[in-house]
Amino acid sequence: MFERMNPISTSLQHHESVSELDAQKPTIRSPGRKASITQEELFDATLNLLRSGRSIASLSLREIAREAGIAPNSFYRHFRDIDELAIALIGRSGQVLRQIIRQARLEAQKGKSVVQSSVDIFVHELDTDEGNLRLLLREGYTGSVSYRQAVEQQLRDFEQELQEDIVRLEKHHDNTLKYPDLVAKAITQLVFNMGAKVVELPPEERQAIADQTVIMIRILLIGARKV
Amino acid sequence: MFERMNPISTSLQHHESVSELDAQKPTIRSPGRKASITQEELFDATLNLLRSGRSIASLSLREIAREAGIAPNSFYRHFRDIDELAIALIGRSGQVLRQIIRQARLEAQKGKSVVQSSVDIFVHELDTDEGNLRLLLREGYTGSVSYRQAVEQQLRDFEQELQEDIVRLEKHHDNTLKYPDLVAKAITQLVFNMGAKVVELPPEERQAIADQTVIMIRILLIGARKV
DNA sequence: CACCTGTATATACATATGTATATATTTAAT
DNA sequence: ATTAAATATATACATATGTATATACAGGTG
Repeated sequence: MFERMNPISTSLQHHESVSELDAQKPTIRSPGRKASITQEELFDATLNLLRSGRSIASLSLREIAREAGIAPNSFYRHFRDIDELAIALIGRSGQVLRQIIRQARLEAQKGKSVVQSSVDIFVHELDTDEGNLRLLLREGYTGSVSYRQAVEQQLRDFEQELQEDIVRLEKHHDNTLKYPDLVAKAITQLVFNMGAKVVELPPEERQAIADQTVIMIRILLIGARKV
Repeated sequence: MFERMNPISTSLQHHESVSELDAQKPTIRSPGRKASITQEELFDATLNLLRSGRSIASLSLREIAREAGIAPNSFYRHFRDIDELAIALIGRSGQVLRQIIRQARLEAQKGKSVVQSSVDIFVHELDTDEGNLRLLLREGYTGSVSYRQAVEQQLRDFEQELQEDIVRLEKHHDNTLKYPDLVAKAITQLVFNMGAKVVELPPEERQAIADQTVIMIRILLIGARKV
């Protein structure tokens, strides 16, 4: 009845069972009619609502259903809970963001430094972001225990990829870096914090914040070489 | 009726009109009876509810009143809104935290470095923290526009004090530090992120995270000297 | 075709919420 | 003690919510 806010969720942690961005399963259910609404549409509706600056905890099932254009009860055909939807959505958002960063790395080798261009692309992608970053940031601090665990998992994945990247790059320039794990962790925190600030800002003010973050990261890297 | 989630609040930014921690004004109202419930009790009730991991957006007026042991309507004698309460609370929390850090600096000069002992005390204070840090962290990313502005103001104040500290310390050791503003900003972000993680953790796991943060800060400082 | 089955909707109910209004209670000044 | 003001509560209402139950719909199978 009113248990939406209960941190102890029943939804059991099926995090990342899908193999990264295959996402929407073909929805094979032999008999019966094809669902006229898909999980993806529910995701979109939810992200839509979150875009105006609200947290998942403040969304109601009826509201999401309304936004998605379905009857409240239809929600249950897809998720047991808002909690269940939220956790699935967090997983999806993490995948999307890592995909963005991978793209950033690929496009990095033209003029600008890797750091510079990664941050730039990250910021640029926020324009087209449907709220994924916001979701990760918000629910990492706000949500129920299970939300937070889900977000932490995504951040760990992000850190992991970043660390491998840093180590490879430094080796390539014949530098050695102490505490690569901590450096990756710190950079992740700084970048996500920046992202959080930047999504709420008008595009013309974004670059300034991004540049600040680039400098912070540079300072970190220099420090980690000399420490 | 249902407008709690509307980001555009009417409450108009009276941030920090009080002179830092004088807080409970003597409540001078000539005739009539003394309030049998104080704002402070409403603050406490709210922090109590937030302690279990929820965001302000998920609290209802009736819930806060229930927790405080008053009738729902009595709430209005103290605040127009939950928004108004929240913003006042955010201001108070910022003050409390800066107070903690000042205390930390005073007790710093025994053995351990300033960084080390500041972080340690910060972490230690989280035990007795009534949810102030959590509030600042959560609502900095979650809340309405006005919450976020209120939180940002608190973080700016924090950064400011930190920057002055850093500059003074470095001068004292005959170092020069570039980008002191960015360093202060980065440290603030790292420390608050750590705080957020640590409050949700059992005390025995806290020290490890705190130590990591100390190293991150050291790396930053070293980098900022050499950059 | 009819039939079954999975899905979407409609209706309904108990319970929650914000708040308007009326009433009671407490205190300070007279 | 009387009074008046400030505060607290009680009651009530319109509206929100989650969800149980019943019903209508669509599309593949026989």
